[in-house]
Amino acid sequence: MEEKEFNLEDLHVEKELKIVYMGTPEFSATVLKGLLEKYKVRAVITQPDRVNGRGGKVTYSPVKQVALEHTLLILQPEKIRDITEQILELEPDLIITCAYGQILPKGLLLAPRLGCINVHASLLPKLRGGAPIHRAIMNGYKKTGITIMYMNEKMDEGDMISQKEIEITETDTAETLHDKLSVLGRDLLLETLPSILDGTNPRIPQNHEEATYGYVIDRKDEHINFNHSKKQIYDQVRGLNSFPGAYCKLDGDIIKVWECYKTDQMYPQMFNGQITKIYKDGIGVKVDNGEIVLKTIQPSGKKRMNGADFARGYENKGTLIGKMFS
RNA sequence: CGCGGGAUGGAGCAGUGGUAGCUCGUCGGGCUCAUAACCCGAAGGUCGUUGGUUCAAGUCCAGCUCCCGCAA
Repeated sequence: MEEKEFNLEDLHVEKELKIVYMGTPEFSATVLKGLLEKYKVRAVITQPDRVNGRGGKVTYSPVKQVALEHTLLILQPEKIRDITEQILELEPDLIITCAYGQILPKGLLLAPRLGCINVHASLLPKLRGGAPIHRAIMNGYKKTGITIMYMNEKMDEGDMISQKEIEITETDTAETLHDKLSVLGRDLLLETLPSILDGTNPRIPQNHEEATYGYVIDRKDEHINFNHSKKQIYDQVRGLNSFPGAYCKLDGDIIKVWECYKTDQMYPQMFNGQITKIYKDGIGVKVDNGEIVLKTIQPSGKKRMNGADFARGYENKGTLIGKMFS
């Protein structure tokens, strides 16, 4: 009777699964590419095009570029709420978000038959928030990973579906870790999706007491404090490479630090932040428990250069040794 | 027209209108048990591009191209 009609409709829907994907940066673009190899995506939602002030150029988000290559429907609202109706009209069976940058309103969370899931780049409940990759390194973690989870109206607090770990090596940077995690995220999503589609997936609540946060990086997080330990500084520098970069100041000018390394040299007579010596490949700086050598640096307005090269050019003005970074 | 810095041998920089220089690197030679140390020597630049001012422009003026920091 009527029910039979419904079942047929449902079967039809199963075949023509309607997925709406939301994401913005490179990480998310990699995941989307993987998804598109096996599934059709009904619409892609990404942040609006931003004007790059310096050149006046408009840049498309990496996710938008992938969507364009696949000629998918693209929506770029300032606020996701503004197009809630429009999304509902697409009748999505499943909404997948991955580093989209906005929290979904309740009306959307409840709409899809299969729910709203998120691909998050940490081992939840650790590092909820917008910068889990950078923060994992900056916090000195030895491992991190990917979590696929249901979304709720709070930031990364929903029930978990699947999780996969990855080791953080001593030499990982935000960039290398990002690349590994984006591949892991893509693969885990593809592994997990079948169970979500047939409803056999687990649903594991997070232990909220163990939650930590990895908030979006702001300017203060980028400033190197030479009163910190050499490991903290080393982790900060690599955790911010290759974007947005850590920095310190010399003579009031901003100098970005892209690469550094640690030594055990002690300079009891010097202050933290004072330049100890010029190495063949960098500039030594005193910290409490040793020395940090600034290897690849970038004065503002200049290109990246080796610390020793910077010192060489500085010789026209005088010696760097004894000067203070702030 | 968002704010700002920059373009000089392979690298990083200096250079007040009058012979283009410094520290490195490179190549050759020397000294060393040895060296990333030291000594001697050499190569390598149409000073981003176009035009203008001038007896004379890396330097002053204007346009253009490219690179970068901040802010978004």
